[in-house]
Amino acid sequence: MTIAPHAPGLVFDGLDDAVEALRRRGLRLSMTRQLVLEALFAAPGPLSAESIAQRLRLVPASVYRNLETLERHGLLRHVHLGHGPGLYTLVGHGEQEYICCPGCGTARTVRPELLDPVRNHIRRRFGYEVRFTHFALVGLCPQCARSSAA
Amino acid sequence: MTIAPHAPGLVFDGLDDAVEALRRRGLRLSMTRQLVLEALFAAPGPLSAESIAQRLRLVPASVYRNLETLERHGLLRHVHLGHGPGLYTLVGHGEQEYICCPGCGTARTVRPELLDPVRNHIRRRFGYEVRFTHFALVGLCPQCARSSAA
DNA sequence: ACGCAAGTGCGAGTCACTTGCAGTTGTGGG
DNA sequence: CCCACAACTGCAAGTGACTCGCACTTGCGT
Repeated sequence: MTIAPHAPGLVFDGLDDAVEALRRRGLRLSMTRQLVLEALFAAPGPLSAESIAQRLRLVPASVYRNLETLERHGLLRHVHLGHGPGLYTLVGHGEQEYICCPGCGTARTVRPELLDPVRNHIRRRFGYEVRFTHFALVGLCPQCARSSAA
Repeated sequence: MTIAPHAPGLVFDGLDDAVEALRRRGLRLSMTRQLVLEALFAAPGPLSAESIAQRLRLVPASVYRNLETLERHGLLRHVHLGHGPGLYTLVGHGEQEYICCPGCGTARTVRPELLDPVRNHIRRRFGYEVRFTHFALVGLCPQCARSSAA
């Protein structure tokens, strides 16, 4: 599992579009592949490989391999919210970035456009096109910041 | 290894100060502890537990335990630049934040004050006190951004 | 200089993948 | 429609980065 460079922005309205894109890239739509895609599409948030394997009764190896190819082809990406397994989401399906609090261990989602000013600042200052879709932002949440200041 | 909440800002000019702080907190200065601290102090950048263990001929378990206690007491912290082991540094000894490029796999350091505008924006907008000392910033560097746009 | 909790090495265990391999199955070509 | 075969699968073993249990050792307050 490597850090995927930002893939050319595929955007899917539904699973059908993803399957279309997949076919065009010469990948097969095996039964497990389809199930993995459906699980990801149906999930309310990002899923770990292990949880997908368990829920679909597949061997983890196969799920990892699927996630890897699908990510390599730009259909998925994975995020790290802290220590613990990577969590996968379809790209273009309810995109989110994340802020995690090391104090209480909670994570909140942020709509990407709300971080555009941050991205612009970093682009101007350092020339980098940053995203918080691979590593979450880490910082004390308001409550934890208050109690640690006390 | 958990994500340390931002520790009360201990600042060390040299190792002696760190040892002082350590003693005040009721921790012993065992031989291995001292060696680990010296290695970290002498290093030009953050070190992995494994590399410290190897260079000092210590068992990894002992190094991990030391790093953990030292981090829990706010003398160290660790950063993740990508996949791969956590990298440890003394806090207050040449503080840096990091930007990593997923395209070419390189990382550059950033002086923390240069990211203050970003921190201020996020504090105002979301109330979080973010740091890029646990997870690096991830984004395409100027060269990789150019070549991926082509 | 002694007692004993903190710390140590060693070995085994865990978690999150990753790889090798032999068998199975989508898919384009006939 | 069927066949060839590369893509894909399950299973099992391997790897990297820690984490833990245990018996032995050692820093340090008294």
